[in-house]
Formats: sequence, C-alpha cells, structure tokens
Amino acid sequence: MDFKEDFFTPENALDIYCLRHPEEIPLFKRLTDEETEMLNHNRVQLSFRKGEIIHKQGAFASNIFFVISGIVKSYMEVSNKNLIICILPAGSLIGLTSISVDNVFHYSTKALVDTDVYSYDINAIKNLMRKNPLFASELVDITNNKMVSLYERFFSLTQKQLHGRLADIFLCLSHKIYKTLNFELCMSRKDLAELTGMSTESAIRILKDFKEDGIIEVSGKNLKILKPEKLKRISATG
Amino acid sequence: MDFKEDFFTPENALDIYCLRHPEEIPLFKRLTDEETEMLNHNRVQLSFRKGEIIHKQGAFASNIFFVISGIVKSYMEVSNKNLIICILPAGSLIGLTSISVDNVFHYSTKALVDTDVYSYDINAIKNLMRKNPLFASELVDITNNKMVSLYERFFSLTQKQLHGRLADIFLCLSHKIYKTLNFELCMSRKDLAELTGMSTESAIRILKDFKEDGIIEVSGKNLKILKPEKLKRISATG
DNA sequence: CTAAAAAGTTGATCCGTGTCAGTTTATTAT
DNA sequence: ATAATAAACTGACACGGATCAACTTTTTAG
Repeated sequence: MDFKEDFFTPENALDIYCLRHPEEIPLFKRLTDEETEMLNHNRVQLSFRKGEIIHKQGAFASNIFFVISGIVKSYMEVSNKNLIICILPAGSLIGLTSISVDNVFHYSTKALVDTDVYSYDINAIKNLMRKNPLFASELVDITNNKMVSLYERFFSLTQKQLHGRLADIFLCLSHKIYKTLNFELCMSRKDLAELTGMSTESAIRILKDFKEDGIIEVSGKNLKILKPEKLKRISATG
Repeated sequence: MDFKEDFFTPENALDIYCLRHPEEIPLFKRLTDEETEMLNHNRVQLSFRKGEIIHKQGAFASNIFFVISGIVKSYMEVSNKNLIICILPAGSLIGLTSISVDNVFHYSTKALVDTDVYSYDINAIKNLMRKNPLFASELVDITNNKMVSLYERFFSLTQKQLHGRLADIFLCLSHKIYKTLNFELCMSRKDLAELTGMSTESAIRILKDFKEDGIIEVSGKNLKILKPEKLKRISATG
C-alpha cells in the first residue's frame, strides 16, 4: 500500500454524514434514463441506527444495498468467531456477491454509525446486468477491485505480525475511509481486533505500544496519526 | 464447507491430463459464432513444463489465460514470503482481476504439473465484456464465486488453528480438484504450507499427526483420505 | 439519576507455532 | 551412474499472542 502524502490533508476530510447519491458512482452512470427510472421504482430508503443489523448472514438475499450516508461493517460469523470482511463508507454497495452464487448473504452487515441506505430489488439489478453490458462491466470492475483489496488484506492477516496488521488497518482507515490523519474511530477495540484477526486485548496493547512510541495519539475513540511514515515502515516490515 | 458423500467416488476421479475446451465453460458459451471466431483469432496455445512460471506478479497484464490441461497455482510473493491464492485445474481462467484495476498481474502463476493454456489478448476479452452483457454477466458470476471461496479461506486462515486449516485444504483438494479421496498431491509440502499460511515444518508435522490418527494415509505424494468425517470435524472445530 | 451492562485496560500465565540446525530421502542434471 | 541439489523430516528451543482473571471506565437503559 502506497499513499500519496498530500492525500492526508484536513481539506479532504470525509464527513461521515455526507450524502452519496447512486448517480455519483460509475455503475449507475451507465444506465439510460429509462433504466434509472425503472431501478428507482424498485428501491426503498431505509434508516439504521448505530449498531443495527442491515442484513444477516445466511438470510435470503432479495436486496442489494447502497450506502447513502454512514459507515457499515460486513462480517462473517461462524461459531462465535467473527471476522470483519470490510468497512464500507457512503457510496458503497452491499451484497453484490449474492447476485451470483446461491442467492443468500454470505456475511452479515451492521451499521457502525447511523446509516441511510437504498435497498434495491436484486432481480432489478440482475436484469440490468443481463441487458446493459456497460453496467455489467462496471460490476466486474467493482468486484475485481474488491478482490485485489481482499488479496492484500489476505496477505496482511496471514503473513504479518500483530503490529504490521494494525498498522495496515490504521493506514487503510485513514486513507480510504476518513481521508485524514486525524479522525474519530467509528468502531470498538473489539471491531479493530476482528478486523485484524487478533484478540481484543492484543489490539489494545498494540494501540498502547504505538501511543508510547509517539506514532499515534489516542484518547477513547479519537485517533491522530502522528508519524504515518513510521506506520508504513511497520506495515512493510510485518 | 459441506460435501456430498457420494461425490467421493473413484468414478468421478479427475484425470489431471484431461482436456478442457473453452466452449465447455458457461462464459464462452455466451458468445455468438462471430464473437467466438474473433476471440479465437486473438489466442495462442502455450505449453508449460512443471515448475515453469506462466506469468509474474507485477508484469504488464496483456493476456488472460485459459487452462486447457494441467494444474497451476496462483501466489503472491512479497519480500520472500509467499501466499498461494488458489489452485486452478483445467477449465479455469487466470488473470481475470487484471481486466479491471491497473492492468498488471496481482500475483504470479506457476504450473504444478505440465500444463497447456490458451493465452487470450486481454483487450479482446475487454471488448467482448463491453459489448455482450451475457458474457459480462458470466464474468460477474465467476468473480463473485471466487470471492465467496476466498471469504471461506480467509476465515479458515485467520480463525482456525493449523490442524483445521490443513483439514480444510485436504477436503478442498479432494472435493474440488481431484474429485476422489485417493490422489497424488501435485504440490510440495512447502506449497501445502504456503496454501495454509504455516511453516513447512508445521505442515509436515500435522500431516504426520493425521497419519498417526489414521485419518489419512500418506507416502510421498500419494494421499488417501481414510476418514473424511473426521477431517470435517477437525475443520469445523478449528 | 442510578443501576446494569458493555467496553476498555492491565498483568500473569501458558500453549501453539515459528525458527534453527541437523539428517535423511528423493529429484535433477551431467 | 553419480554427484549435486532440492525436498522431506525430526527434535530442541524460543517467543508471539491467546487466554484468563481482575479491575476501571464508559455507555445504555429504566
């Protein structure tokens, strides 16, 4: 992961309460006016409070969600062990894998902050995919990009030690979710642990290590990355 | 992972030297005769000996490969640490993620046995994707299926202990690659380790544990799963 | 406002795994 | 065939992290 330094400016800071419209993302731009109208007739808007579950793993997947505002986490739950698959900010789609495969959700999704979503009929999406090749191509692109990100996390979680993994997550949150070095963590220490495949206690201890080394500043949920280069070094050395 | 018992019959055994034709897989069935012809004009057949590299991570991805016969491994290599992403038998496509993203290969691929492939011009594939929605939809399906498999391995590698991980791999190889309980491993112990995110020594030790518990029978590369139910139990309990 | 529950924190302990070093067996090449 | 090289194996040891058990702080609910 290589980040451009100039990316970390307060001006770019993402307000998690900002609104995203489907028309902003390339996928929906590929639709004709007629198709857009059809799709909008097959959607409803839903609001979730922080902590509420948007959909459960194993449930019949009759909908695809678009995050209008807020942040959510997708996670797998198997016999009281949780693994967070990804953190999705406003503008993201949830449940795309269910378009193919067996029509069930392969993970649960929960709101990390108050979140608004559009819920689309999955069949409407499927029909568009089978008719509009540019729409389908965008779906391929979205999925492929997620795949590559997953490969990177896969490597991080299986090949790096705890410090490296947590460094990766802070860099990723800073870069891709908040777009600033100074942000309020939208998740608990337990979430941080489930995101990096470690115990909650370990996550807390490493957070403390980073703090004592002057790499970050933490108080409660507020987090400030003081030395991003050092975090990157830790990420690189594992 | 749940397997049908009747799947494990010698009659189903996959001959790794069997031939697969692009026309057999749903993706290429979606093409018109004209499109098929166009695509076939943009492919060449290549042969790789066991151990030879088909493409390197980081290289410019100008081709997508189709495995006609043989077995290959895709793996990430970062600072002398390797992680095998997947094992691909005949009938598989290699390099699909490079259609999107940055046009480079995100992993290397090497032949585990003598392998024949078709090499397609990536732009020919891209053009078809942007014109034929059914072709693009199949690409979405292929990628989504890979994603779900990756989620499962992700969970296995991050949440299970060594015995559970190796059990998963043996079940998977037996079920998805060889389609029999009695097969000749096409990979080294080191590969087995890189597939499960453990050290080679650990892989060897657990192989020995399984052997001593009468779960499998091993001599060299020959492997026979004697108690698949027990392997499944180990997989489930982690 | 207060009780209850959840989240956060810390230290002590223990076990799973990686590492290292050495030996044996199997492959490969000349 | 035989040497060279890689793969497979084994045991000893060390240490990274999980687990457990306490305790504190924050959040939630009545």
